[in-house]
Amino acid sequence: MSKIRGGDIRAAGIPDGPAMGVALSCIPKAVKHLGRDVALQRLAEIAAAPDRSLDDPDFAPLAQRLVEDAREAARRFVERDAPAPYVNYCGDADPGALEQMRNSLRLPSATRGALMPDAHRGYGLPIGGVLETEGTVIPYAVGVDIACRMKLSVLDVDPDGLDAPGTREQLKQALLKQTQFGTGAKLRNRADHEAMDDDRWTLTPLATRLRDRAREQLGTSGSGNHFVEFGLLTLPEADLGLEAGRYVALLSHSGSRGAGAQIAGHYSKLARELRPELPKELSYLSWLDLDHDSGREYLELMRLMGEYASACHAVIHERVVGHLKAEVLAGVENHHNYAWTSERDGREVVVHRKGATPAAEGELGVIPGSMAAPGFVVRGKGRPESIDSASHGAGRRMSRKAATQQFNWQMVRPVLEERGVELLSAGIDENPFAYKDIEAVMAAQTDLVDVIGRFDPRIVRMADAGERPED
DNA sequence: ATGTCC
Repeated sequence: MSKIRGGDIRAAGIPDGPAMGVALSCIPKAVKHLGRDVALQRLAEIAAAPDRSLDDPDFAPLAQRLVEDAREAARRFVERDAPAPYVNYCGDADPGALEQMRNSLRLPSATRGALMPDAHRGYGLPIGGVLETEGTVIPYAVGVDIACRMKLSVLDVDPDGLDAPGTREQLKQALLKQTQFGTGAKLRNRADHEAMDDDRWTLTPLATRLRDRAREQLGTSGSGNHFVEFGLLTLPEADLGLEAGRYVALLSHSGSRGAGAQIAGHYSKLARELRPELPKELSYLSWLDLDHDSGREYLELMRLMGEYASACHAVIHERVVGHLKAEVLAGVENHHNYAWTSERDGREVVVHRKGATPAAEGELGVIPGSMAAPGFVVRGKGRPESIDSASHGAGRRMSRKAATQQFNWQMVRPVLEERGVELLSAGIDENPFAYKDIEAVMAAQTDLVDVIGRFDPRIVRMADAGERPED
């Protein structure tokens, strides 16, 4: 009796690829159990109708694999007759951002989209892009910094202290001593947080590997447009459980650090590998199916990164506020790079917001301006056309490269002085001229959010990019 | 965004 070889399995109708490996691993036991000829006959039956053999004592793993592969193949990209609809809230959107938004709506699983007023070009979906899909999640529609988010804490510090040398020095020292910036930043004296005990850190080998570095980076801010700053919060009317008035507030902007970047990179690469047939302009919009391990894993790890990024902000605020021995009177926080899931008519709906603030009716959020322009505390109006969303900031007016070429600190310093902003450190590519006019962006979204407070930055720390504001 | 290609 000759052995069953790859050629026999292929002849039985099992395609080359992962299913072949699964078949080979089932063969020895099956031959022992059924004999060579019957085993081969069963292989042919399973290849023809795998869904009837999902509980087969010998070939269940193969049958399951074939069913999954068939489902996967059925979902291959097919150009649809017309793209899904979207609403554009960005009057001055660059052509690149519009093209990316339109491309995302060509995906088979896309149901609708919205482009926020601060939109600009990104990878895959534009920054400021909102995309709703059914049954899929798109790593590049969440973004590279998974769960990048805002956190505002209102403090019981006298607002006049922002202009009093003594208090001002204390605030400055709190930022200098209790925050850490830079791509590889680790906290000097390590923090801990219950987010580090989450079971999902062992969900995959990748997550398991990332846990230690994530622990070291807990409570750090990273680089780019991330910041920790003190400013003056003005509430024209009582809200957030506070009286109308002026307050000192701490505002931070950062995400899930190296861990999130690795997870984003891993799953966007995997998604692209799974969709080799996509036209190249859609490659960075490759999706993962939610009824496959890949999509489920990505969602779980994205949510873990949400908890982790939230924990980073919590540690930052705890340390800075603790340094001042101050009390937190109120707070607002929100993700702006994230995918939110819900159920609709029995189908799993995913709203991706990539640089967009969730703005369901009554939902609070923070929309920052720039180091020298105000940010706003907002309450969502829940406009369906915007998919319950708003902008996540002013949006870049120019690329980092262009900003570095066009500006130096001599040009920027007068604006900082005029606005009463003390900048501890930052890269010149983050200067206020590199951003759109936040007032214009807010004016473009009066339908989407109510402004309940204004935050004027006064002491700002960002990642040092080598050059200094004094230079 | 990230020690910036596992």
